[in-house]
Amino acid sequence: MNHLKQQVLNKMKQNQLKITKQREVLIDLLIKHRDTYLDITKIDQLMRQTFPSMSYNTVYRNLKQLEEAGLLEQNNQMGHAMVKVICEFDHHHHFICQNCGIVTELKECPMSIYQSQIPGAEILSHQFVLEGLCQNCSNCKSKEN
Amino acid sequence: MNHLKQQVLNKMKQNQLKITKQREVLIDLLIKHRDTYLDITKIDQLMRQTFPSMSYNTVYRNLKQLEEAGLLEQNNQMGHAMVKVICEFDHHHHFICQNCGIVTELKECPMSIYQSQIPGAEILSHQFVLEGLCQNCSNCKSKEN
DNA sequence: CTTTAAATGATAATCATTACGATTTATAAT
DNA sequence: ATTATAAATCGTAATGATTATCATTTAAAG
Repeated sequence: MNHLKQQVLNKMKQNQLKITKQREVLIDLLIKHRDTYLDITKIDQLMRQTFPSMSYNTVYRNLKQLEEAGLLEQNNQMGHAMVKVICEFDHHHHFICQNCGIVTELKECPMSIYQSQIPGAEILSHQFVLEGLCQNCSNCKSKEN
Repeated sequence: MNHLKQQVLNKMKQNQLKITKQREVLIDLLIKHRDTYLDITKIDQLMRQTFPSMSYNTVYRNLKQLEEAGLLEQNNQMGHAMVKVICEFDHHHHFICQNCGIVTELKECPMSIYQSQIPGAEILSHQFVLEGLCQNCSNCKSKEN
């Protein structure tokens, strides 16, 4: 079994989350698409290929629980769609292609320059996202014209 | 009249947007709360104090048009609520207090260190948001315990 | 194998958002 | 000031996303 999947299943057990068939398919699906953010409705749709009569709640409930267990990241880029993606286990930032949705991880974190600007405040989290066109899509777009 | 409001009204005219009573109240409201992100449903609710029988579409349509005219910023921090705020006319980043929603502008932009990590990609936009507790709320929280 | 807490399914309710045609209104031209 | 007209609003309903509830099923521990 995939190493990432094993990590996820372990974390689920640590959080008293049972490994159900639905959840396993969900995890597989999230891992399969771990390099892009997925719309929740898209996830629901994909799940239904395996569980055609799945309850609406199931995806929402499980995504919420996985997120509470620290296994998912949320993001609302790319239009207004609400999307999620599996969590990587260390700190990083993303470049997201607006055309194909592929995610590139970035290496440096720009936090250090900011604390001094907001003295007394507790920084609990931060989100840093670059958007644009990846090399591939950038090339395609320029050929179109 | 407020200088910012004048700027907004001018930009609206440049975009062939008519100045209606509803829009003026909306603008006033956005300017009044320009230091926090507002949930759209909250905006709708506030508008209804002045226009109790306003059509549901009105807020959505106008926010969308103002956004297209470059007058609003969007953000989806703070839970899953969709929130908007009036645009400032120069580039900056934000620290948002998770407790009271107040926004502090940050001065430096960390973009320069990234282009080299994604060669060939076109960076079209970026979003950088810090979240946490402002000095005020941080103090209150520690008194609670 | 049994027990039990947790997850799912089925259904309906709620909330957010969009669609659409009739009416009203802001603006520009007369 | 009056009129013409394009745009905005209203009223209403439809759609889509999300949540609630409870009976049934199932994973996991003993």
